[in-house]
Amino acid sequence: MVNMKNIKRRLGKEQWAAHGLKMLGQIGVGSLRIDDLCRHLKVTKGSFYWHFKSRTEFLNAVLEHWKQTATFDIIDRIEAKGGLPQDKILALFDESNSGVVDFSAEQAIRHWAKTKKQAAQAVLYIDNQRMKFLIPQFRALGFSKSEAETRTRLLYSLIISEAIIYQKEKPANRRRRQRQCFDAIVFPA
Amino acid sequence: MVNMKNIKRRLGKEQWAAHGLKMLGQIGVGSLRIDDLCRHLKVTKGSFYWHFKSRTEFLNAVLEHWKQTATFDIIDRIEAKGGLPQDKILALFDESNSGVVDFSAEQAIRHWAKTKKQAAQAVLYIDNQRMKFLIPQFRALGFSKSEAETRTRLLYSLIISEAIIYQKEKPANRRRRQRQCFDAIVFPA
DNA sequence: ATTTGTACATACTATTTAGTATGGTATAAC
DNA sequence: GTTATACCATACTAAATAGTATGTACAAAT
Repeated sequence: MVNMKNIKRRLGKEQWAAHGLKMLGQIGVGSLRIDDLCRHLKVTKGSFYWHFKSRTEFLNAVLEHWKQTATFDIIDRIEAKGGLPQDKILALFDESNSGVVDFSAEQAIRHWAKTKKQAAQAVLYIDNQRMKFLIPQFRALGFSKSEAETRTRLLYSLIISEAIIYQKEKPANRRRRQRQCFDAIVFPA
Repeated sequence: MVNMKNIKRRLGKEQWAAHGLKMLGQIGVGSLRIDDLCRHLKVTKGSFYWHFKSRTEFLNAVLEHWKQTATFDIIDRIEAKGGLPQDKILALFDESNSGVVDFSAEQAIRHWAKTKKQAAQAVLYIDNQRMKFLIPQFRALGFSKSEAETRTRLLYSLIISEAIIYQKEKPANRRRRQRQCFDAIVFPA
């Protein structure tokens, strides 16, 4: 008889990092304990220290995983899809909000950046990458260089805030409110 | 002979909470250790556990201190000063940025809110209080109810983001950029 | 001056946690 | 099937940390 429960899926660095990022968003880097991770992944520290030589090395891997999944992958998807500038802007806005990508780590990582130099550099770099993607879209919509930078900043602030300001709205209301903010930035009267 | 160094200033709950809030903004609630606090305040745990019966009780005091200093006190100052609506809005914007009040804790507390119910309630309440202050200012500027809410949200997102998005700008550039964003929200073309 | 209550120090315990040492098990190559 | 390697378990150590028990210093009131 084939016992499904005996099919143990073994872990790789990738899965460790992904799960680390997920927990990071839930509890923060200061409270991210190795034992907890192991418990969630149903393994022991023997596994952890096989893949990573220290907690610090693991956290660096988590940081890299965040850079890839929360920025590079997203931009790649949007560019591959194509469309009008406003569509791309809206797509980025949506991705940050539709649960496809875990934006809950944004908060934790930005806080982490206050004490960890590598995290600070990563955040600075990622913010620049995202804005470098947005600015040309606004320029293509006819805004001047200065105006495009200002509206990029407004939109980016909105996106970051949506991931940080706690809400008790129903999803429908939330989307409607977001859309109004989006319009005010992208299509000023 | 009078020895200045023997003049020991004894601490009260207030000072403990204030210092706790300061450290909270620097390292986060998960890493806020009692021993570290004592070291910074040049006392020992005997003092800490005199004022607070547990770490949790202390953190609650820190939360209350944040609510008072980062919202109520600010709004009181602005209302006492008076002025036009746009002046009040700008004043709030400035307070959050001029180092008078420690906004570095914003990030830490919002992250804290993800795991601690009391922190989540406090953040929700404070966000509402701040927006309740802002919305009437926009209404006084002639915006419709819906428009006022949208622009309040945009401005508030901007303020929160400024406290969270790491910057490497010179203060002069920063102020100029902020002013452009402010104008785009408050005085749409 | 004695008392009283506030504020703090010192020394301890129990628990948690990062990291290590070592042995075991699954899986693919040969 | 034997072997090599990747992956994981178990059992430990050392350090950090929340909390306690108890004694002490100082200030104000009586």
